[in-house]
Amino acid sequence: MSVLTRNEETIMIALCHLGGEAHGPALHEKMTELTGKSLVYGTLYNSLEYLIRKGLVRSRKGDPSPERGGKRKSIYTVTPEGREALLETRKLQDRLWKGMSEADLGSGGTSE
Amino acid sequence: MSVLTRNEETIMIALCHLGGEAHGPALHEKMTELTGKSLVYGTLYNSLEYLIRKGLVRSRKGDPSPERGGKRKSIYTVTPEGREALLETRKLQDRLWKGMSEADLGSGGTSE
DNA sequence: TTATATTATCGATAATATCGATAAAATGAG
DNA sequence: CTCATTTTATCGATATTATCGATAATATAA
Repeated sequence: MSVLTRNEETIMIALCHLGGEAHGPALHEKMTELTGKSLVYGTLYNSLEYLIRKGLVRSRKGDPSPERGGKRKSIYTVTPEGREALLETRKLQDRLWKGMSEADLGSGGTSE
Repeated sequence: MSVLTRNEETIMIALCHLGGEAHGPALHEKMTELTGKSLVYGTLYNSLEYLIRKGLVRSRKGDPSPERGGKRKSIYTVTPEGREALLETRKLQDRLWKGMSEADLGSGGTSE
């Protein structure tokens, strides 16, 4: 299995926070909420493509919004492989940061 | 400031673990130890170039190994900006993973 | 001098990320 | 029905990062 890139990680986690599945705009909103930064849509859908190609996300067609109009939704779902990749990513992060103390980051850095 | 990519993160943390500075081979060894995966040298030096360009790492010339022979070392050092970027990366990770439970990763991970 | 160990760099290519623009479908207004 | 508008998704070009394999540079030992 493989470790996720930062972007992939963000997308996958946002999806998990949304119960494991969502369509583009909902995902976009959640990501913005989590990161404080609004991603361009093209980027998001592009990245989703990579994730699908790797089997970490699956997409299926859903119904359109009942409210106004709009194209049929694509619903993106985290696959078991996706969860596994997230877990592996988490493990790497833990290993990396283990033993990193304030002191390691403190000398010179923090002047907020 | 900016959030680091996964690779940048790994390099920077390895450098920190080495006391904030090291030359290529030492860094390479530490990264291998941390990640369990041996990176090709070209990749490492290439990534270091990106980091230097962004001001997160500085390089200076050191002395050659006293043991056998070898080219003069380049010593790579984490800059204050580098530490700040690491801190920011850490903060993002914390925000992302906050609230992610075993359940979020567990349902379907092993059984399905 | 030459051989060899150590370290660093180059050059090509693949994979990801980013942006701006545009297309596709669904509904409501007229 | 036809069209304008809203919502959603996709395209195409480019920049940035990552990866690999090969090669260069430099120091010491033989």
